[in-house]
Amino acid sequence: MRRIRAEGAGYGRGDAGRGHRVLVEFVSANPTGPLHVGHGRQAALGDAICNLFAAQGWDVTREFYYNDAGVQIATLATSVQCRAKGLAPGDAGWPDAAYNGDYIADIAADFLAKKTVKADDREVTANGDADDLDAIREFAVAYLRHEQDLDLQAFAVRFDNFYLESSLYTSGRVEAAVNRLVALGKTYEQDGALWLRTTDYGDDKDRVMRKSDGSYTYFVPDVAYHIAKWERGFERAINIQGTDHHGTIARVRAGLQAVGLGIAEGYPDYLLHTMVRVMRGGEEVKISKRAGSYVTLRDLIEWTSKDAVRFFLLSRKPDTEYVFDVDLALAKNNDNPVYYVQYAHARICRVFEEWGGDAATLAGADLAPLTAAHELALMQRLAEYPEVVALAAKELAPHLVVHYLTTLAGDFHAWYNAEKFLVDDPAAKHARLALADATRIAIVNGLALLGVSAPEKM
RNA sequence: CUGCCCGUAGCUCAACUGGAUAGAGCACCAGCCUUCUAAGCUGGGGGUUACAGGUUCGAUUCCUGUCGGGCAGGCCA
Repeated sequence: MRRIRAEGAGYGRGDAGRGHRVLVEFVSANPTGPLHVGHGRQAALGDAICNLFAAQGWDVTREFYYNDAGVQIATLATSVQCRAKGLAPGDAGWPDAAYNGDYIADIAADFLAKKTVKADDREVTANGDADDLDAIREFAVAYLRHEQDLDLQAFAVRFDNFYLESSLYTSGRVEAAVNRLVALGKTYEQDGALWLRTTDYGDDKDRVMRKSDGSYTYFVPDVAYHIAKWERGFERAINIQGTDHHGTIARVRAGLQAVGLGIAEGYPDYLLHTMVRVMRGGEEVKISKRAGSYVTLRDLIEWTSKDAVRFFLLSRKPDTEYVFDVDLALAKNNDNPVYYVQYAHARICRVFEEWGGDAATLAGADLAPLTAAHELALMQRLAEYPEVVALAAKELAPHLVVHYLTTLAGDFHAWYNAEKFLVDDPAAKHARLALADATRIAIVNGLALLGVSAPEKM
C-alpha cells in the first residue's frame, strides 16, 4: 500500500518494454464512410493495447493506414459524382456498385458549394465542377477523413500518424519490393500474371502479385508497408483487424520472409476481433454501407457515452462475437458494468470530500488496524494489479483489465458496506482512508488504460 | 468440401495458459438505508464446461473424432 500511494499514477507500470519500439496499427478504415461499430471495437482495443504497452515502458506509435487510391475510392468518387449530377439511388443511370448512403449526397452538396474541408492529415477546397472526377475524389476523401476524425475524437482516440497506401507507390516502395522478390527468385510468371511462391512459407497456395492487367493485388502494397514498418525501426508491429481478414496473414508474413531482410518470423503480430452486431428493440440492425443503413460509432456514443461504449466493447475477449444491445446500453442502470467501477471511485471521492483532509498526509499512516477480512482481501487484490497489467499487455488482452476492475470494485463495495471509514478512532480512520486512497489510485490507473473516465461524482 | 476461430449456469461472459470445491453480472427467491452516495451489500437456488474417446498424478485448458455456430477460401479489399 505504501508503494501504491507513493507511485500514484505510476502504480502498475513496468519496464519490460524499455528501449523497445512498437507500432500498433488499428482502425485503418478506408475513407468511404463514417466509422461503424466494428471500427469502434477496433479503436477501443487498439487504444487500450497502446496504453498497456506504454505502461510496460514501450515506445508506442499509433498508426492509421488507409487506402486512398483503390477500387473502393473510385466507387466513392463516382457515387458522389452521380449525386452531384442530381441522381439518386434507384434512378436510371445510378451505378449498381455505388454507395447509397445519404452521406454521399451531403458530400456532393458541399462539393458543389465549393466548401473547404480540413482533416487530420490534409485540407482540400472543392472546385464545384461535377465533371472533374479527380477533384471530386480528393474532396470526398478529405471530407470522409474529416468525418472519421470527428468519430475518433468523440471516442477520444488519437493517432500519431496516418499512413497512405498511395505513398507506397509514389515512394517506389511497392516497385522495390516486387523487384527484390523477382531478383531473389521467389516469383514466377503464369497466365500473364506474376506469382509469389507463398507456399514456400506455409501458405496453402501461391498468390498473384501482379495481375495480367499490370496492376498489383492488394497484398503487395501491404507487404511493402510492413517492410517499411520494419525499416522504420519497429522491432514489433501489432495489427488489429477483423477476423474476416485472417486470410491475409499467411501471405503478408510469407512476403516478409521471402524478401530476405532479416525480418523476424511471425512479424507482424495480429490481433483479430469478431464483428459486432447491433440489437435494438429486440431486432438486429443490419449494417450495410452500400444500402446506407447503419449504426455509426458516433451514433452509439451519442446515445450512450464514450465510457460505456469503450467499457462494453473491451469487456469481452476479442475473438468472441459481441452483440451490442442498444437498449441495454441506453438503460443507464446497473446492467451497465462501467457504472459499477466508476461508482466505487465516486464513493471514495465522496468519503475524502466528507473527511476534508489531504490524502498526502496519510503517507505515514499506521496500517496495523487493517485486519478485517474485507480489508485483507482488498489489499491482496490491489497487490495483483501490476501483474494483471503485465499479463494483459503480453496477451494483448485488455478484457483482463476490465474483469480485474470489476472484481476490485466488488471487493471495495463489500468493504464499504461492512465498515464505516470516518470513525472517531484516528488510527482506524487513517488506516482505512489510506486503503481507500490506494483503491482509488488503482481504479483511476486501470480505467485510464481503458480510456474510461473516473468521475468524482455520479 | 478445405482452413482458422468459437462452444462454460435460463441469458451475457470469466477462469492468472495443466492444478485444490469452475467464478461474476443479469434474471429468480429472501434480507439490509435515522450511519461516508442503495448506480451498493448479504444469503439462496441454478453446472456431466456441446458430445465421445485419448494423454496426464491431475483437463474448461493439450490431442483425435462427431455435432453446432462464426469467418475465410478472387488476377476484390
